[in-house]
Amino acid sequence: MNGISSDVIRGYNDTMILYLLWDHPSYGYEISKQIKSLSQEKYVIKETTLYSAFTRMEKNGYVESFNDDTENGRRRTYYRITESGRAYYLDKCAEWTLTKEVVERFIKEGNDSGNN
Amino acid sequence: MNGISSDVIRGYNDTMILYLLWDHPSYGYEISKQIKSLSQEKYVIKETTLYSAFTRMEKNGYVESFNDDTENGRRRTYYRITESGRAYYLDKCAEWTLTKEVVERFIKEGNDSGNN
DNA sequence: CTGTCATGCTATGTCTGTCGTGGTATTAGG
DNA sequence: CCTAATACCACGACAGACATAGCATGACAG
Repeated sequence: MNGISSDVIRGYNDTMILYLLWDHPSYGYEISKQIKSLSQEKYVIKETTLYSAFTRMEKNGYVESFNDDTENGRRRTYYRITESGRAYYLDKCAEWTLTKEVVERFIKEGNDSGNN
Repeated sequence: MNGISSDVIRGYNDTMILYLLWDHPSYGYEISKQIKSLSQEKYVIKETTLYSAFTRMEKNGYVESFNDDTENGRRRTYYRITESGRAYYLDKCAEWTLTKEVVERFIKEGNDSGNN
C-alpha cells in the first residue's frame, strides 16, 4: 500500500489545510504541494477536493479569500485563516486525540515498532 | 466535546466491527454494545450505520451471516468473519498506522511529546 | 510561432458511507 | 395494556471525495 484511502482522511482535509494556513495565507496550488511533501508523498490531495474544501470553509467562516495585487499574470486566490478557523482547527486536534484513542482500541498491532 | 463526529471515524466502522468478530461470531445489537463500552462511551455507532456495514461487508465477502437455531424467540442474524475479512482487517490496521503518521504531521497540540 | 508543460482555478455530476425517520416483532415487567 | 429493551430493516437525504472536463496564463523548447 502506497497511499491512503481518502475515506480515512475524510474529515481531516480541512484540518490539514488550516494547519498550513496557520502562520501565513496561501493558495490552492501551494497547499497541494505542501500536503504532498509534508506527508512524504504518502498523501496527495485531489484538486477538486482541495478547492471544494476552500469553498466550504469560506462559507463556514474558517477562511477568508483575497487577491494579491502585487502579483500579476497568474490570478491566484489566497486564503487566510480566521479566528473561527483557528478555533475549529484546535477543536479538530482535540477530536483527533480522542479518535486516535478510540480507534486504537480496535486495532491489533503486530507491526508497530516501539512506542506504546 | 463528548463524542466523535462520525465523519472522522468514517471508514473505520468496518474495521471496528471486524475486530469484534475476530474471535467469535456476533450480531448487531451485541456489537453495538461492545463498541460503546470498549470506546468507553466515546463512540456509539448508529444502528443504521451498523446494519448497513454488515450488509456491505457480507457483499464484499468479509463476513458471513447465519442463524443460531438453538436460540428461540428473538430472531438474530449472526455474523462470522471470513479469511478475506481478516485480511481486510489487517490491511486496515496497516493503513491506520500510515494514516496516523500523516495526520499527526498536521496536528499542533500536545504533539506526541511523550513517546519515542 | 507553435506545442507542451506547469501553474491556477472552476463547473458538473456521480458515488459511497452515514444517518434521520419510521416500521416490525419478540420478551419481560409494572 | 403499555412501556422498555432487544433485534432488525427499508427508504431517502445528505455531505465529502472524486472523475471528468474545461479555461487561462506564463515559460521554454524547437
